[in-house]
Amino acid sequence: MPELPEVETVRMGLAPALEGCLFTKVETRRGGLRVPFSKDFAKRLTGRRVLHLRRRAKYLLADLDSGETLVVHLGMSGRMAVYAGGREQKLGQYVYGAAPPGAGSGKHDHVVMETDAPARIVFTDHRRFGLMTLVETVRLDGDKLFKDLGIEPLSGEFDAVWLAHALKSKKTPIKSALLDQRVIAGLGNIYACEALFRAHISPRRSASKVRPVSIALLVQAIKAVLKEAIKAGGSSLRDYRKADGDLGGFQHRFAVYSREGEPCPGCGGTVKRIVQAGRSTFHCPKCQK
DNA sequence: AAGTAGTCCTGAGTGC
DNA sequence: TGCACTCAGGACTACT
Repeated sequence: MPELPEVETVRMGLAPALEGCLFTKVETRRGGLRVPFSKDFAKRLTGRRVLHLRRRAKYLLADLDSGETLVVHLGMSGRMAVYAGGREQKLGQYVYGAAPPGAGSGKHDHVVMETDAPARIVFTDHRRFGLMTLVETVRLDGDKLFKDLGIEPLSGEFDAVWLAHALKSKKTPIKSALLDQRVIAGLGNIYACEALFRAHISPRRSASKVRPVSIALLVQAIKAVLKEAIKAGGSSLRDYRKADGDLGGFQHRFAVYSREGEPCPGCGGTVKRIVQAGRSTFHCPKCQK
């Protein structure tokens, strides 16, 4: 799925098309994403204006003038495409093309939203691990989707002291701890692997046994890799696209992720793949101790 | 309590 | 060309 950098890239792409705009028409095409649409979902969105588009962890949050927030999670394969009504139109830094015939009527197009910009926004998710729901804005933090989420890794509060404290009692491998959204919210498989490589930490090392000096390196590595990925427009593997349909570019800069058998950019050794908690981990056993 | 399999779903890639 | 099999960026649930 889109991890934090991909969601942030989509947010930046969508913001100019959504903020201040009013939903004139909303259609849901298939009932079942991860959470079924409530039956009045489309009705509660229609006629509402988007005040602000923000991100929490891997969730996109569109605050509406009705006091509700549209919550979007892209799952593993979710995509938000923007088509600006009928003609090419510059919205902020993004140029969106006209909607091609049939845009929004694809097999896996689940939600089609028209705005008064005018623009058409299509939520596509062939694996249906994504989610779209409405939550009362004031109750968002206490909602079950959000109440256990951990720290934002790009926030100022996320530092070595914080992380050392969070990992102190965790015996799970550091790689698994980094994927735990209750610890750090927004980190996923790609950037957990890349950050551990940059910090020279073995993914197998018990989280509580990572030394303070390494924890400081890890915090720096997480922040750096996320920032670089956002700057590159995220990573495109199979499904991910930016809101304007372009590919992200960070996948060309992976040091270890998806590079099993290839040379390690640090020592020239071989990148290995192991499985931890059912997920692939890529690492260099020589560089990462 | 904490950690780890299994599960949801579909498509892409690989090997025979 | 086609079939069988494996794997995928996430996260919830039910086990141990």
